[in-house]
Amino acid sequence: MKGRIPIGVLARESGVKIPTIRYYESIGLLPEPVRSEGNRRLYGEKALIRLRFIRHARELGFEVDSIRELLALAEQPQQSCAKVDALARDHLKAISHRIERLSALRTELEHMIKACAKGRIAQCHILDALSSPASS
Amino acid sequence: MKGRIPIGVLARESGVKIPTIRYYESIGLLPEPVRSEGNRRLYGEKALIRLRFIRHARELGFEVDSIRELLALAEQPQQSCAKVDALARDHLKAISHRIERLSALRTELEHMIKACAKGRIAQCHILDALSSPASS
DNA sequence: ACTTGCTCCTCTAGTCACTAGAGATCTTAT
DNA sequence: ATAAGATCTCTAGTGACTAGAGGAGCAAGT
Repeated sequence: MKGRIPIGVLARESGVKIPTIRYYESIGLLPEPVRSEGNRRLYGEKALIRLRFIRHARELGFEVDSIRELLALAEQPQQSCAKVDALARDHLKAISHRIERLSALRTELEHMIKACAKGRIAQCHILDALSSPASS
Repeated sequence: MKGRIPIGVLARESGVKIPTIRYYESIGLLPEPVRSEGNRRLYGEKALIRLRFIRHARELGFEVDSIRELLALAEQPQQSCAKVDALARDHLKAISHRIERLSALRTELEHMIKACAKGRIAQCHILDALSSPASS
């Protein structure tokens, strides 16, 4: 584990843009790395793992604060898993719900396309596909 | 279709906050409603349907511009079939891709929860679970 | 009619999570 | 030694809200 990775490589390897990496550092989500003689950031493998985790978690819909919590918990392996589990379950539920509604929308779009193929404009129900009351 | 719904009721029924409704109006996502004698906004059922759709679509991660297009699709007055078809196909593709990615991420979360069920965070491999390379 | 209290008005400014640009400095390759 | 490219800091802009100030409208009780 040598700590020689410059920010550009880290960005490429992690899929997180350079300014975003610096932004994550500024909000304390990523620890400040060591600097070279010429003041450049130099990262190690750990930062790469962490960044990839952050990126995936963001894509999962975790907010930065949740990610902070997960990272903190991940660094204290002696603790109980209950908190992480609860967090993960919450997001799993939300994501499943999202998939359901997206599927409904997809169905409507497929209907429209099918109708078009037959030369007529479909009665459009895409609004209905997502217009159930506010309960959420 | 009576047009007597004040903004507060609309907010409650749609699950969209009052300032957000006004914001949507300001960016042209929601049409300007009629006003009362005293300059208050008064909405009809159509606005409610539209707002609910917008809310769901936002929750699903659609950007405002995409929503604008979807709404235009829904209201396709007498557009050519080809245009509607193309738009619908574009969105269908985007939505399918989204569903795929969400499903993959759901799987990851399920793994995380399963790992957690068996013990400590040390065995959760949270970081590993979400740290695959940047394929995107 | 008056007051209390709620809703609504506009407008400005703040938030979150980035993202882009300017201008300077460092590093590497020739 | 020099040119090309990567990186530095700093400021400002973006999208999509969100909160607050200060004021006007309206419904109900006295």
